[in-house]
Amino acid sequence: MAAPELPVVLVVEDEPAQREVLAYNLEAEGFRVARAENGEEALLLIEEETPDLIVLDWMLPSVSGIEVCRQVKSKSDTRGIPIIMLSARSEEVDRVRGLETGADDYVVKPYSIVELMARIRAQLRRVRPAAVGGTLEFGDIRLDAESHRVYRAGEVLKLGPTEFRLLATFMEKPGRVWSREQLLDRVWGRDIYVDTRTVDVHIGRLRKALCRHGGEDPVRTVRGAGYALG
Amino acid sequence: MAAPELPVVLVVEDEPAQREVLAYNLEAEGFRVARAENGEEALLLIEEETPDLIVLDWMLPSVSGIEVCRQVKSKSDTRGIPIIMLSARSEEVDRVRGLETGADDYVVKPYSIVELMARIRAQLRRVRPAAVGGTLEFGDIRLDAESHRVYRAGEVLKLGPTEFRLLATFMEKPGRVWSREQLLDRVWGRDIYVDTRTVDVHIGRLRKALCRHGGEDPVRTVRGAGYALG
DNA sequence: GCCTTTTGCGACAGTATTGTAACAGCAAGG
DNA sequence: CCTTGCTGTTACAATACTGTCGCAAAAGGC
Repeated sequence: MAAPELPVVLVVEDEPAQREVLAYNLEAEGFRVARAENGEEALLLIEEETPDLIVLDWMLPSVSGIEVCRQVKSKSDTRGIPIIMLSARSEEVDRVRGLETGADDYVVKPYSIVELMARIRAQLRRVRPAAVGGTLEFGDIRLDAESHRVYRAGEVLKLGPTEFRLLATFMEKPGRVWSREQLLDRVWGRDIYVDTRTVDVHIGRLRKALCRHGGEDPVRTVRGAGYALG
Repeated sequence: MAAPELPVVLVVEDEPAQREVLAYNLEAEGFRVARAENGEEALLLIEEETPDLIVLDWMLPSVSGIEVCRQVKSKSDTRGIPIIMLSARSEEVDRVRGLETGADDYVVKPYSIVELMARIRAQLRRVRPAAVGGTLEFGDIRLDAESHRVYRAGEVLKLGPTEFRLLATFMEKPGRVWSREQLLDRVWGRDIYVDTRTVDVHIGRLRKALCRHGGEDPVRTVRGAGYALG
């Protein structure tokens, strides 16, 4: 089964070798990696992929890292994306200025890959807790990825594995409408053949589980389109 | 019912393997794909299907990509269709010349499929924002494609699937007058047979839904021509 | 004003979509 | 072997949505 929505890390680095090493390590850690080799490409991918985190080289051809950072942090829909800046030691003079442009962390080259990965996880924990083993919340529902438990208004809910993944998918992006096909992809797996109506049945089971101890039904049916949370 | 509002992407590429890989990915993303293997076929399909976007190989037998591009961009009814040019590195005359012929973007082979998809979405966002999960605004009406919700002055409106697509179509080009036939094509689907008067009924329903909580009727009837927003 | 064409819209029956209970298969663990 | 818990499918009921019709109302044409 394809893991439910891996966090996406955008690596912006013009030096191919460094870019690939970093990408390799990130993928090994279970992240999805988007690559850009200059600022222009980066800005495009940021809009398109809305990565969960950006690793951004300071020095870039054409549009510089600083400029990318400034633009990301000035738009309301991307402001929340953590940025980790990379810079060569010789550019260290500008360290202070780097943080001033809004980068969330700052790592000096040559960096220890382990340390960088740690910082990446630290930033991601803030934004995508489920992806790194944390908890997701929506209204009075709390989903703890590590212990595989779901609470509603204090009570522990009993969910089957499928219902759990279904709910986790919804809670990653509250409000977003998922088609039955998309849910089959994410929750069941990319190349499994199951009837789309099966989704309906599991939605029903999830609803029952969520409301067993009272409370509104938080799952919304969008006729002709699919389902969403909230 | 197959969602008729899916954006159509025309892939013009003579090399079957490349064409199919691209088509596969596009379909996986939820686009409808039209295929052409030479310029002649392309021009025919463009007229017939009026795709929302064209991915166009530079080198093609008989009628070249450049020529197709020129023709598309010189006719007023197709000028708006974004074109993304593909070319092998060996043909890399240069990016500038690619864009000079009127292409909206230019990608060099071998390309990253992810990046190409990103660029495709970026272009589509300009032309069909609702189809790629954006949000549209007109006056005090806001339509969010991702959550499939429509708000007016803060209130959430309840629309049926057809009303939703109708409104999305209007909001993609506020002010544009759509004939009943065009609306049937776009909202209902190309080869559906329904009476044109059905459009009137749905317009009525959309109006009622939009005004339920007060406010002016934003839909304008253009006698003898069709309907428009604003 | 009067006639023609076009549009608005309530009503209704038909159709498509969704909710859900029931059932059978299956794997894990006694 | 039997439980137990979960899953996918099916069938049927409950709904929501759709398309068509018919007539009233409005908009032009002259």
